[in-house]
Amino acid sequence: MAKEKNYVSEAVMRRMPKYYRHLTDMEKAGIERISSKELSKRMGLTASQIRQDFNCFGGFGQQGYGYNVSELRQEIQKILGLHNEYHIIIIGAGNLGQALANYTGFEKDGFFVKALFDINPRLIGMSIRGIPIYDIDEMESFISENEVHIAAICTPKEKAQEAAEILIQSGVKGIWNFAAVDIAVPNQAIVENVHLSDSLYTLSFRMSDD
Amino acid sequence: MAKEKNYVSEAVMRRMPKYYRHLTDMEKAGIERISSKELSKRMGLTASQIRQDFNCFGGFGQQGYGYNVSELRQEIQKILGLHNEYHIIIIGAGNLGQALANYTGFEKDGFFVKALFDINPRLIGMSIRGIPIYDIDEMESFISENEVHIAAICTPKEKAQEAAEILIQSGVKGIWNFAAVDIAVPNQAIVENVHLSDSLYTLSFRMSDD
DNA sequence: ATAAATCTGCCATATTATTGACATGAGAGA
DNA sequence: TCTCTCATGTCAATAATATGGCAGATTTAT
Repeated sequence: MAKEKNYVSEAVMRRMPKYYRHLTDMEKAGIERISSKELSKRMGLTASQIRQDFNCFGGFGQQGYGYNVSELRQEIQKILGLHNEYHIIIIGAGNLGQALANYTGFEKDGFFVKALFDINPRLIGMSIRGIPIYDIDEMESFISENEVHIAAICTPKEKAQEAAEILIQSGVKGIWNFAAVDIAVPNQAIVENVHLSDSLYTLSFRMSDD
Repeated sequence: MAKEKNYVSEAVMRRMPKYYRHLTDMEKAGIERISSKELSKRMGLTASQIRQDFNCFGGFGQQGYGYNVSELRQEIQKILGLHNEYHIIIIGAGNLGQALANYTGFEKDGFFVKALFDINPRLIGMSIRGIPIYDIDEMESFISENEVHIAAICTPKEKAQEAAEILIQSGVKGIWNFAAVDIAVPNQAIVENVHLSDSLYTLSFRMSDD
């Protein structure tokens, strides 16, 4: 039923995770069906937009009925690629790196942290939830010997670009960047930035904006 | 020179922190002036867009010269409200809450963490970098006795909405939400979401999208 | 069984954002 | 001083995104 995925606009893509999140919650709450109108109230979007968003991937709904929650959730799960299993390594075992490694919430969606890497000799050899912290020098060989899909960069910003280059050269396709810099990468790789400072600045802006 | 700030589009607002970040880096690197063209190369935007963005706030540049880096940085700093000092409390002293408390990088922009709150008796009474962890029951009285501008919600998602309501009722204006839910708040309050799962899903989507 | 109400998928329209073009003014060099 | 070059601010054109409306399919009520 679903059309071949060709082009999906940036705007639509950014909303898909949100749909997935809400649908997962609804399914857990035992809700079986939902109309675009109800969903729009719940999510603060227009019903029209929701219908159009889903239509990028082919129609999942039924006239007069609406959408089946768990079916729709499954479709979006597939669209997001969450039916796959991803292996993650974390570069930088500082505050943030450790917090990510400790967090188990992503495992239900198939994301598993396999190792951390750091330069600090006091951290190397330790482990978090059984996940080992290795010397950063071992990163390349680890990647070549283990399947690594995603690397989370949690280094100071000065080291982030260099780390990314090594990672991509070693064959890692996805970079989840937490360092406060915009990383430049070749086309085959994909960077998703989480700029905490940007979001804090935005908050500040909106708080002072009136 | 700068026009009165009236309406700034979402899109422009989201780019401002990025400008600030790059300008700060440039200033630190000793760069004195920059043209929109050069900046566009550096940031991956078009020169036209950059000029138009800055013009939302009044012209900061000079024909034939370009923009003075440190002057422009200062203007954007003011626009973002980063000339103020903000007091932050963190709700939930788990992995992420602790990581935020340990991170000192926001202090240079005037953001100071004053306290953490948790329900876990093993954490209550401890401190992080000298920042105390209190019982969540003391949150309201703490807010009334201390000036608190921003609360970072780092609780499990089930508790996030409730926490937000208490916070806003107590007079906190800004919510920096790290829980994986969309928090509903009255108009006077401002919520900035950091949905790590959304960003990871987006990465997954783009990695499987070809 | 039939009528009324519901709700999707799609298309046409409206709104918003980005890009391109250019007149004008400042700086640099001779 | 004069001319050439550079680069802004602004406006118009284009592109992207969101909204509104409706035909037709499906469910629900009678």
